Amino acid sequence: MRIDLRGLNTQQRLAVETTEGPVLVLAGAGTGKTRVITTRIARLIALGIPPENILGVTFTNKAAREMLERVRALLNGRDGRSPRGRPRLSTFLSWAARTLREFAPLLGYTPDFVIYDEADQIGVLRGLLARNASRGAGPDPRATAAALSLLRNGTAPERLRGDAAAAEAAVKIRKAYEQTLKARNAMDFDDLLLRTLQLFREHPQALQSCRRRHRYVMVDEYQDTNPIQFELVRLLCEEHRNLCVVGDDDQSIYGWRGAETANILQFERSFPEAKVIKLEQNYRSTNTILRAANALIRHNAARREKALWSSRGDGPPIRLRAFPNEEEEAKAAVAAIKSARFPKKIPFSHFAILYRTNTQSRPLEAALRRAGIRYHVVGGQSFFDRREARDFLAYMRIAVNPRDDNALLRVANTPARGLSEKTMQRLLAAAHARGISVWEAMRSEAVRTEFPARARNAMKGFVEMLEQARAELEAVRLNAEGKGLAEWARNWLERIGYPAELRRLEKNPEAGENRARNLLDLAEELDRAETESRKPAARLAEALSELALDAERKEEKEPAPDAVTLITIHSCKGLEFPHVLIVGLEEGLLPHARSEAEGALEEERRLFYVAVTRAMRSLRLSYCESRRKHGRRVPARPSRFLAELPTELVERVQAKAAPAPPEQGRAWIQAMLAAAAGAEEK
DNA sequence: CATGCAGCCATTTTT
DNA sequence: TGGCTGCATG
Repeated sequence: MRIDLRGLNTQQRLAVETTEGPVLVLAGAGTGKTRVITTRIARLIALGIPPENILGVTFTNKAAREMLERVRALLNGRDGRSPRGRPRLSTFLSWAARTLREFAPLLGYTPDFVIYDEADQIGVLRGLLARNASRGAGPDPRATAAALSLLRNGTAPERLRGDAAAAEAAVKIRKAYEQTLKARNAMDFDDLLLRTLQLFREHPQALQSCRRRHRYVMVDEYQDTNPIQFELVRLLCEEHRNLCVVGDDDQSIYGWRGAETANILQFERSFPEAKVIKLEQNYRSTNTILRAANALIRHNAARREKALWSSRGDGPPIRLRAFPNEEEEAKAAVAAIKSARFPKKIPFSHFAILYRTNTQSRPLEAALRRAGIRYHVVGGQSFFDRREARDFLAYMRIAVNPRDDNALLRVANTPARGLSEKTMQRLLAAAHARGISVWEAMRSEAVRTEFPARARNAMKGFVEMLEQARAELEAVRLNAEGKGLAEWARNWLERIGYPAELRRLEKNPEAGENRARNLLDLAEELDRAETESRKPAARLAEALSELALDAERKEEKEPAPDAVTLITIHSCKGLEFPHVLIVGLEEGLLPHARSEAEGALEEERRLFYVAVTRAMRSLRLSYCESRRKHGRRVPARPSRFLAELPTELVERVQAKAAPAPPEQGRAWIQAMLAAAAGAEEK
């Protein structure tokens, strides 16, 4: 079996064919990076490497799924013989979670540990801050969580930027936080990586086993890895040295999460024999777009020189417009999409509107809805921020582990069962005093006697309810396909009246139904998990971790047939669209006001660079002269980055424009100016 | 003890 | 703008 390499350029082919030893691929935007990675994996398999010995680390689960599909297609395209195993393609977090499930006991966890997402993490921090700090306005838990994360990932305390009170609090409660999670058999996202590193360092046999398993390792979006991730990869590949990393320092936009562009330099230090391959031929964009992107990014001092070029011709100029406010901006974006669409029959899915912050999607959504155009919003608050989703997960988690205080407190009185807020607070205090979990406190005779009869009864009822559910979970008999958890979960929740509670809480009956349906969908997800375990509780734990690490999966399931994409710049990395509109190019937004204080101006520029290089054929930029902030309308100024684009590539349009081709000339523009002035005065 | 309302506050980006 | 907290009421 052979893989066809004829469609690749010289550099790409070199990257694909260099299968042994360390390789660093510097892949500019749109240079066929994914193609290189997938072809490389397919070729390794074609050469006889067992697929399960290949590990590909991606940035998102979605990317992992897509790559697996493409590898499959490459292999099937040859002789129809599908290989026996399949390569392991996953994010760092999923890979770490899987590794840890196998070796958890070595670190003092049980294999059914739960994964805490950011909301859980903040819940724990709230509790600790409330007990620790002096009363009144303590440090912001969210800022503390961010500081704590940086701290745990190796940032020195004095290098923590931003909220000083939060940084201080993070240093202070770090230990208590780590102990709390450990006591609950829980790991947060940082733990997944840190504990895996600990495993590799302290348990050589575990490391050896992983090295044997992952004989060929590839890392995508390498510029966004943090030092811990790099160290994990280094340890994994230290012996066999078959490591290929692919990245672009110009697209590093996760510095705030601890990502280090320096890892690219570090790579050559740790693997001095590494081959470095540069991909500079762009297959995505017109030269107009690339020239603008090149000019922009050249303003950054810390970077490796690259120059993207393409053979796709110049295409139309970049269009830049100013609007009085974000409503007008949104209206014009919609108008631009409509007018471009009809004469040329361009589908809506060829358009994407990019913005810096999630809240910016609102006016755009409103305008699109009014125009009756389908759209889908990528990113934003995740499915698991919804009440019913969090409640569902909390119920599932206490079924696995009732000592999970956060989860237990969340649903103890949902639906109401006589465990009031006050009762739970008293229980929590009693638990802390004795160094036990709330669950254990509820079952403790000594604690119970401190409470009035009513509360005691309520506790008894809750304990019985949960114990019954856990007994039923143990008794679940998984069928041949490993299904059965969904039914158990549905029965349980139905019995305790949770779906009814959802319907009741919602004024609008339709919304209530929606939530109830979401709940059922979630229960179904439990049976879809790809896990090996046959024991119901273990399987549930694994399914929960898949859900926790892959929040976007649910959303993708409903494929929007032909819709405009609304997306933050951060989440558009790796994507491309024929027609891109970037809105809100204003000082304070891009670059974001907070980034400047943190000395992250270059990262903001990279952000803009990433946005620009998503565009294949046309690019429209816009900004507003005023914008609503905290409910107040404030004046806005155009982003400084706009001045860094070569003027000859940009066509500046002064007024808001309605659908009409520009070649209708000056008179038309005058008319529009008048119309815009009129609209403004309303 | 649950519900409803009024005022308050916050807003960067995410696996 | 809206989501959430805290307080007063039924």
